[in-house]
Amino acid sequence: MPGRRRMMSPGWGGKFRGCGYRMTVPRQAIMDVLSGTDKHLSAEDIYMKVHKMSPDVGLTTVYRTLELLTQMGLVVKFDFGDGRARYELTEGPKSEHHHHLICASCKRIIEYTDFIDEEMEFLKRAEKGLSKKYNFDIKNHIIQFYGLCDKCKNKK
Amino acid sequence: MPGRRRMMSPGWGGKFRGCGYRMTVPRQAIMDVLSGTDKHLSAEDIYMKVHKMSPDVGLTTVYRTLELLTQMGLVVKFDFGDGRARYELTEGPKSEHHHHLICASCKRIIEYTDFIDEEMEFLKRAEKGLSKKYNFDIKNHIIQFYGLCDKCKNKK
DNA sequence: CTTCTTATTGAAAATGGTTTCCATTATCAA
DNA sequence: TTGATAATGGAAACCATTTTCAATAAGAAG
Repeated sequence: MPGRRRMMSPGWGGKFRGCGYRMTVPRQAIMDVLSGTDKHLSAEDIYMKVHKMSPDVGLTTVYRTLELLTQMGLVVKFDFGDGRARYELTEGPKSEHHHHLICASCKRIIEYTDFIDEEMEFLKRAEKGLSKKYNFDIKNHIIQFYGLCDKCKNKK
Repeated sequence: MPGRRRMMSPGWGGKFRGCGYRMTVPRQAIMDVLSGTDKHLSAEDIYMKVHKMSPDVGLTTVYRTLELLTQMGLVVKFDFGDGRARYELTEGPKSEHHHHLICASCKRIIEYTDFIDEEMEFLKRAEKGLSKKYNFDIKNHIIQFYGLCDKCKNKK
């Protein structure tokens, strides 16, 4: 096959290199895990999943890579109040746009995808306006509702 | 002045007692600090301010009280990604409804109060719908935009 | 006002997610 | 292939937050 020079993963390598970073085995593995799930995973979750395919990747690297991805805007970091952060790929093919309801008492988390249309409309305008006014390059957003879930509000 | 029996602070005591908790000196001091600022404070910030008036209140109690207040829905707990949580009274007279822009690179935080009207409209509908659908008693919400601030987006 | 139950507190120690250090390794431009 | 240096992993350090526990104080009852 002449003329075909390593047309590998059209994937993430370019994204990394485009930002001045290198593509490495650990980073590829982490991207694979992130794009292979539709759940919000903790660093440890990701570490364990990565470990199955690439046992040499360390937890430290997972943390470093997640921080990098967050800065690049490819990943969103969530805090649900249980002491460990969760991470989600922004543009996952599987990941439907969603947000979270968090029970302030038992910390239960409900993912919802409702009202996204109305939300989109509001967000579009807000993002446009805010990025202009504050000269901010907005890449992601988080919306979280706090309250009491059905179980917690009916007890005590 | 007969007939007047200690008509003290019409304040927070009732709120606490109404939830089955006691009103104490530390709790009163913490409420005073929270209602006396319009900034988002860390636990340590609050501890130090409380300490000026009530030197006996310990940091542990500050944490405990903040957790309590968060569960009661009187306080919102924020995570701006710098490793320490911030707390804000929900219904402060001073506190204008606002949200935050967070620079994913330098962690700078911009508070904005724009687009609140449109937001309110969206939130009103979302909260009503979500609380019904998921049988959730929604007390607060958080909206955060992540991206790069003007300084960070123009450098490497 | 005194008593009693028990929620609350403070200090110190423990916890545990996340970061830092640093010597070694691997990426990729030349 | 080579070389500059970005990236890595393991151990140790960090440090905000939580837990433990004996002492204290709130508030209902008498």
